Amino acid sequence: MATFQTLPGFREFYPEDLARRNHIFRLWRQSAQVFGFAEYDAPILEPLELYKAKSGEEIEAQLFSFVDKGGREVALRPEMTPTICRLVGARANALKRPIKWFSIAEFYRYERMQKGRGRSFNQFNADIFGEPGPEAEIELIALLIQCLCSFGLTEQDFYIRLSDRNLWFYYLEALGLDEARIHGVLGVVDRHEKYGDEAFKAYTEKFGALDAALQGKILAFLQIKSLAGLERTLATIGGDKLGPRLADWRKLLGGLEAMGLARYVEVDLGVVRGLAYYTGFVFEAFDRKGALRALAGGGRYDDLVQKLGGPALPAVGFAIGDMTFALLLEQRGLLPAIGSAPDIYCVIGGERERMAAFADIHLLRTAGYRVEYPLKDSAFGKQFKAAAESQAKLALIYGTDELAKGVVKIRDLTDRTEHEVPSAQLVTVVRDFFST
RNA sequence: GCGGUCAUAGCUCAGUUGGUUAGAGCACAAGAUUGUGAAUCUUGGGGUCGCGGGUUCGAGUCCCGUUGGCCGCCCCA
Repeated sequence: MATFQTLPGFREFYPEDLARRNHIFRLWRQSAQVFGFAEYDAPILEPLELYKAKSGEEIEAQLFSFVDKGGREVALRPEMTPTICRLVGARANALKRPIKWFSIAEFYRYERMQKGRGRSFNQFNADIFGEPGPEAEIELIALLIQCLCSFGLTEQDFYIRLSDRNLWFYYLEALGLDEARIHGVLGVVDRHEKYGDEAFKAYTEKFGALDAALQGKILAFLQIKSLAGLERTLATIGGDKLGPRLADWRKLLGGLEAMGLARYVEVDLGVVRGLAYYTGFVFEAFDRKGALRALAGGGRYDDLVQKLGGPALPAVGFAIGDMTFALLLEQRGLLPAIGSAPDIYCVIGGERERMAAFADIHLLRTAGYRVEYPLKDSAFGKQFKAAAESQAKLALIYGTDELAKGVVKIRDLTDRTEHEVPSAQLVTVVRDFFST
């Protein structure tokens, strides 16, 4: 029957699907506004260069890209970060600090689809620009937690793993590794959770085998799960960068603790995140059961605004994807059936009665009530059934008798009581009903 | 990009060793029912059996290809 089908990985939103999506967007938006973030939006289509400049050519494989009629190489946006960096960079000197912005938008990646991942998806993005210290991380991680908790999720359902690319860098530097080798080790760390010690293979092929003692230290570092553990390990190392960095950690975790959010956050240096532009703290949210892919991810990217042609401007941000998030809510039974019930359903006897009803329907709708009525004449019994099914609170009955008496019969569909009201007082009576 | 698996009505599924005009439940619509509620009964609309080719007297069923879904890998986060 359907000759045309949706492109692979793309979704269609029938009314009940869109109601669910709107519910999610509404709570995300509410959380961001409570935190004082301002909403922005930007083009879906961007110059291909914007993404090449950021992550190198290999990301092209994942882009929906093409040449437009003007010969420009363009791409559907695969993420928001480069775009917002351009927006903020262009007006950085005029914007009041701190710059706290958020968006809810659709993104496109040409990837193999899997559970929780499609070729088009929505993300909530929140970013803070202009704040180099961990105060920005506190604010963002708090927002992330609020975005998840506003749906009824708790620390039983999800947690945030907090890590730090700087700390890794300083630590490995203090252990005597050069920059290329440090990046190699970070690659190992990224894969270690999944592959175990197999993950060292790639490093060994490139740089030769790691010294056994060194490898032991790296693995031990990976196991650290607390600030106290970090402090213990690093106290023996020294180095002039590690001390201040630990102070940042204390400030960040102390701030979250003071907000009452410490129970959501775990130190976990196994997170390094692949995206090339992260420079400091990085964090990811996961469901506790570990059944789903990451719910959200983010981190600091202090160099990106400048790399994209703006001024030097520190930045932190995170994104929540809608697909995995919706799966989690569904699994926890936290997606309420979102009704779209009318306030009032009109039961109409015939054509003359219909005209009388139309006048009231218009008045009531103007007054802000959602009013439904059958488009075609049908039996009263059927109309009452329809009224009940619609889950309206009130039925207004327009029959021959009522019309003759100049009244409307109001039926409370909840307790099945009814009474007559003079037409002229209808709006007032309805208003009284709904205001109590 | 690789591998596994699946595809019959809007949804969930049945369909015999290959055999007449492909069925059921749910949903939708009409009627019983033009003055009162989630019920019941009756009836109806809805299918290129994902698509294309092959084998056969005959294919929803067997074979090949293809498209799409799901799962895993790769990749990515």
